[in-house]
Amino acid sequence: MNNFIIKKINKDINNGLSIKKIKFRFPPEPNGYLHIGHIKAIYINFKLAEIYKAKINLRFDDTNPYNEHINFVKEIKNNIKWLGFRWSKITYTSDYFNILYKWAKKLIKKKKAYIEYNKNNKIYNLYNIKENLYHFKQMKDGKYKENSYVLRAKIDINSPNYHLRNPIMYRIIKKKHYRTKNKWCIFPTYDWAHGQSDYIEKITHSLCSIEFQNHNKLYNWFLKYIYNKKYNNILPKQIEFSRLNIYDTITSKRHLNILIKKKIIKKLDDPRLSTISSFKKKGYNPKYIINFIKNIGYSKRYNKISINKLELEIKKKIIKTSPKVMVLFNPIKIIINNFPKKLIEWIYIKKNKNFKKQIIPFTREIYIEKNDFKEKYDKNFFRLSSYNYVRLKYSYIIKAYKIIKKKKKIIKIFCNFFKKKKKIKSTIQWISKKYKKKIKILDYNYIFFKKKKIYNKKSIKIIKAYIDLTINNLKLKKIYQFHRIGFFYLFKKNKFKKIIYMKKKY
RNA sequence: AGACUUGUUGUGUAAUGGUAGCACAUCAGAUUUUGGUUCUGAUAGUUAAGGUUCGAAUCCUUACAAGUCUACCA
Repeated sequence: MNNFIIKKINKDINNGLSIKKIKFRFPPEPNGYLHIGHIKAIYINFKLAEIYKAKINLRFDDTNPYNEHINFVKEIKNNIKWLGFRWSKITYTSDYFNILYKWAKKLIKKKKAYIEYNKNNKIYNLYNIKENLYHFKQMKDGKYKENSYVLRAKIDINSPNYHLRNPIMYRIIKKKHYRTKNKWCIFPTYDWAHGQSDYIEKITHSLCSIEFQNHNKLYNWFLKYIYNKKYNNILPKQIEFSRLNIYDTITSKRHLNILIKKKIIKKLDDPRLSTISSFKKKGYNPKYIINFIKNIGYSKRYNKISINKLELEIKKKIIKTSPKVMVLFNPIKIIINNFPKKLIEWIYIKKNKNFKKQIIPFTREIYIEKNDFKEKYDKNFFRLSSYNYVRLKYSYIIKAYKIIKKKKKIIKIFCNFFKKKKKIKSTIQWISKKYKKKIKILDYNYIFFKKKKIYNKKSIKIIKAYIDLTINNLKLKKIYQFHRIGFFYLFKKNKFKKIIYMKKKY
């Protein structure tokens, strides 16, 4: 790994920062599920901790009781473990409410913070230290209503950077916090809490995504006034990297929550989403996701990536490990005329990944996939027709000679089989008529918003399909390769979830 | 509109001021009982203009483009 973040850290080391003091943190707010964008942040933080043999805190940034919940804390912990990362310590911003309150009073005394209040829709500021301290205490003690009083930092009301225009440090929220319960009714804002929490935890490099770059000056401004050499002599640095954007995929908690609110999806582990929980449920291996993140790298440039890249990554790996079975989505009947009527020929398949005892029956009447037959001559079509020889997987070569139609629809095709024939361009899957079994496949696409915030409605469907007799030997929670179709995860008896289709359609 | 940040083949990402490389995609060929996989090869790039320098993707200036912010969210 080589990127601008490592260079910055190495530069700090060259300038005298002890390697032993380097420390990182990953700070999600427990207000939703982590998605693929978060994996980018998780990977860089945990990987850097590994490289520098540094500590890394998992910090729950819980400064707004409105959307936060203990269940999200649990899910986030599970997600990070599932990805294969281990934190040094779990911390909560809410554990620092006391010290943040103390530091806020310090800022008031330094005339760097003041109370703003709203009376009869007019806004007033207080500049007297004693008055400020008094009202700040009243705010804390629950004497005022929400939206009536706030504590602001006194920086520069005319700054061209909006974040420096006397930003809010505390607001009143009269809602039960999942950890501090009703103890606090004033809550620090992100800007006031974040850098200070980094300083408390002795974080040296605070990595975040690019949208916080405008906060960088404010981050440093606060630290300047709370800095205490005896408490901690190293100031943390905020480093921003570009966020991950993926075509036709939702990568923002806000949009995910809209889907829940509008009842478009029921849960945040819906297979159409790119949350870590959905990846887990779909049978993805976390290694492949990490590999994808590794490959896209880190920079400050705006980037937009195709989700295809993740899927190709997965395909190349699982093709080596997933056993093959034959499945038909749209079967069409084939009668092999020169094959004995009552004969059942049992085919033993010896080598098929980790599959044991794979035996399939071949009979006179079989089914193949509808798209694998073409009535008219086409020089670019290599599968079954009256003009082509085609091989049935694990079995004989066949060629069509008669097509039976009913109301212009093909209902069956008569073929002859051949035992030996040289160059065959294509091999197709099939299932014996008497031995086909029904399965259901959950097929889906990533859900995304089109223009005007309309989502793609046809993002999920159930396909009824047929599988050969090997279904009896399949193991739950494993990925199988449907011959020439794609890769599917067996999540319940006779029920599969799509992982990825073979790419080319022909 | 302003402030901040960023501009490297189609996409993503490298290159102490010193040979512009890598991965994926695309195209071609080989292998193949999956039109898949694998293997080999090819195509293609420093946003523009000026400056500093023996030498600039890298430093400076200007223009242009993109992204972020302008919440009592994080």
